[in-house]
Amino acid sequence: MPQKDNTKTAAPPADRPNPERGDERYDAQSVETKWSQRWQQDAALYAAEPASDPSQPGKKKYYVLEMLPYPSGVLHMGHVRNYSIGDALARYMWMNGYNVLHPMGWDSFGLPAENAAISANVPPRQWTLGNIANMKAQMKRLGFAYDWSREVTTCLPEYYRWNQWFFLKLHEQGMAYRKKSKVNWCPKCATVLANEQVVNGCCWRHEDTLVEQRELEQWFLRITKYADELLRDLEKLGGWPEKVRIMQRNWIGRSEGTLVDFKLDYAENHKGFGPAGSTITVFTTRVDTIFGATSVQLAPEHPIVGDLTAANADLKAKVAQLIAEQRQAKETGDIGEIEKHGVFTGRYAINPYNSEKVPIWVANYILMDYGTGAIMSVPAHDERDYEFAQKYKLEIRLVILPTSNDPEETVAEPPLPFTTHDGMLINSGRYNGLGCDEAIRQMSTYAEQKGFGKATVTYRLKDWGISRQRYWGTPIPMLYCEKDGIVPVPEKDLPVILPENVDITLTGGSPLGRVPEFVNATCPRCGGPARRETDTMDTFVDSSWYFYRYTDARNARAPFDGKTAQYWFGDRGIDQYIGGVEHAILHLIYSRFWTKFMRDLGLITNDEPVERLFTQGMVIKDGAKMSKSLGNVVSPDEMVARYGADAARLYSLFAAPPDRDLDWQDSGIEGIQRFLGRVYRFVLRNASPPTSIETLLATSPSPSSGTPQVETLQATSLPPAARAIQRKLHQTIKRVSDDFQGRWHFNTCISAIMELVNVLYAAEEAIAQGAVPAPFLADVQRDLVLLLAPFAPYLAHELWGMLGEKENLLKAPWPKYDAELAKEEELEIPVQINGKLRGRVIVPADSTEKFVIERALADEKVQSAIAGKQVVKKICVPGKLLNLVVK
RNA sequence: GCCGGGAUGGCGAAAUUGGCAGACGCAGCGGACUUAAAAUCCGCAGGGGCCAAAAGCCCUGUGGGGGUUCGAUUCCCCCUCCCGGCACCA
Repeated sequence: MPQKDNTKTAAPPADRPNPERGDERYDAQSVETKWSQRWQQDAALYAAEPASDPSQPGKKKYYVLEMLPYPSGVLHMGHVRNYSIGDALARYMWMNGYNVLHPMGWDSFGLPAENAAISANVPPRQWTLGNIANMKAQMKRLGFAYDWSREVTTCLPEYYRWNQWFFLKLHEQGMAYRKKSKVNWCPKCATVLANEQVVNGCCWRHEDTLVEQRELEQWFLRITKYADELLRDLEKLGGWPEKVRIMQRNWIGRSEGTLVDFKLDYAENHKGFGPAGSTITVFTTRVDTIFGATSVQLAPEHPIVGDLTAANADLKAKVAQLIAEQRQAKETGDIGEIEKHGVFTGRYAINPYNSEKVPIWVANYILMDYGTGAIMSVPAHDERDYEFAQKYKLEIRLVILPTSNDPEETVAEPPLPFTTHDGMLINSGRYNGLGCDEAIRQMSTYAEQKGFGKATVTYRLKDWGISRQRYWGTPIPMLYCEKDGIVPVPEKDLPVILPENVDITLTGGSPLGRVPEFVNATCPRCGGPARRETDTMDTFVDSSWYFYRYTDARNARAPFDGKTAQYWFGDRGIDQYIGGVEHAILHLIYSRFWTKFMRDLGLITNDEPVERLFTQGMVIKDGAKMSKSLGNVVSPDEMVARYGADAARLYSLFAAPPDRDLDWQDSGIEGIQRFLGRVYRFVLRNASPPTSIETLLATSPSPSSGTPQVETLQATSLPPAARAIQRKLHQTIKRVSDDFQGRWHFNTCISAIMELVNVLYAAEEAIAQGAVPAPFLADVQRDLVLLLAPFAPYLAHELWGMLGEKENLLKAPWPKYDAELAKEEELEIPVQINGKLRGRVIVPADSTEKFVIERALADEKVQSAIAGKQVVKKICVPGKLLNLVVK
């Protein structure tokens, strides 16, 4: 069917673009705003179907989630990249017939709102909600397909009341408790600082003021109860990047070892020790080296140090010095680099294995918050102990010799310190001759039998301190009654509303403490006066469970409905979670913990929140992370205004594989804009003319009977120009589909689509001559639009309409790959002589090895390359290459 | 120090299982269209050499050095540099 009249028509007016000449520009702005408005009118467009929709029994669910943003004011390119990945996946899954949940929300409590309140004098709530409105508009302009009916805003009472509810449950279960702990304290602000507010050991607002450590009563969540499960279940997370699993494993820091009690030596030290202070328990992973222990080392803050130094003012001063040093080093992050030193207390302890008397020291390299805060020092077999012993001329006693595989070889003394486990005990009494690991087992058992120690496991992971002396957060629902002590707020009284109009510019303690209406309450037990907790929760609480709320976001009676959550989470959690690797530890460990707690509470049945995790790379410019101070920030708004949302999104996917850092180049996005224009112009020129009476009569009456005809046409007798397009089309379908299933290298998906478009352009002359059947060409264009739809939705929707399609693009099925149609009929086989390319032969794709070799040997270039030599070996890789080895 | 990741043209990158290194795009160059420019379309293009030029041919090339292999960007060993995380963790 001749689809286009090629005879010259009257030239269009000069002021109108001429599509025949190819200068019709794609006006991304007007097309995108048109569709954006249309999508907003149809709010249900991207809504997931209900969890139990009887009309869709066989439909599989898919939960794709991007990490929710902090509403800082405007989106940055990292957001655009993150959401472009998730949105492409969501659209792809829709087109593959899944019931897709793709929600968005706001992690909207936190410090920047308070900073803004102080510097710009805007109430945090107003500032935050304003930012949300702005960023939501940006997201809509970018065309991300979120189900806004499930929007979650963590700073609103309808959300944070459930934080409070969970806190009560945690408290009920003994999982939330109060204890004294050290916090960062700025003496100038007279308030506590979050860790994030400590910059190089100084206050963020007073850069010359060192932050102090103060002891305060704080609320903690007992995450360590799950330490072992959090570690073990990492094995289940095969869909997570190995890197993240390793980071979590290190963070949890499980370490098997032995506790050993060293009794103080009373014979010489009899001054005033009670039973409580009569032993020092050390933790060691190498109890096999204990016969080489030549001192006991205490952390300067170890409780027993006070007793040991009580009688000696000079010693006390030295210890105080050590404490100060250690604290400062810790604050500035230099711990690990400070020079080791310590002081001898003048006291001794008894090694229970050999009853030997060893000196007790206090040293700055011993940390109070790991193990027991006390170690046995074995200089011969530990690097730090060795360094320390050399400095203070302590005895270095070798108790492990390296084992050799060769029994004949005489075992030489190893270079010190010798720290590996591949050894055999010497100078260790009855344990001589044992291997290290066996010795550890036997010696731990012995300690347990004799009652002076036992095998144990310690973790680096600490309980989660969630108290923040801040205003803009979830109030902790607790009361302090003089008579009844700590009393939880009854469930029926939730939410404890965060008051507004609180002056947070004043310094000194929690801002809520200065609001009498908030602080003064009634004890629910005795009815007497009570004081409210004035600290708020760490904002990581909000993000620990928000993705469950999306499944049932408007529920006013519970955080979410268990059955609904069960539908979306299944046994294995969110199908795909996408975000920055900077959350690899904190957010992702807290939410794993929260899931396990909710499971034990009976709310859900899955053990893990996230089945597959993807961490995208950073967006950088000129080799550095985008930042205001470097002046290399690229604003999404500006990109959208200049090139359009599709171009910005497509470029963020095209410039690099999504897991790698992306180096933003403005010239690169221009290329993408050109490509989109190329696609647009092709369809503009080649879409079948708008359906007229004539064409309706000419084509088959019903679309359902039309499709098979087209397929028959394709499979049998396409002319060569069309066949070339068909082949490229199916190769492209495969490349794009495979990547969605597998490695997500969308950059190469997009280049594949570009190649397809290049092939179409190359065929335009043939098309103009009618050498490509119109129904086939229409199909190709449909498929091209579908392939583009996950990446450039605006253009795809526009073209879909231009192709005469009325149905929602996302309901159209994803193009089907047909291996037969993708096959090449002829192949160009490179011919190597001794591994060097010397010629090429063109052969039918199904040629036998023999035939390829024959043709190669007949090739002129090959002949001249092997002239006078003997072919000793022929290596033929079918369809790939031929290598002739000659001598 | 330990654990990850990386290094390929002028630039962003590709090569999915050991098989033509540089797909796709940017910048560049040449041509067509235009009075001109923009836009658009077509083409060239790793580096070096032989040659007046072109065609053609040769050499060389994936951070550096070695190895395995008919064949290595890809696998193995050693080294350098860059990025990220953790770090007196006993």
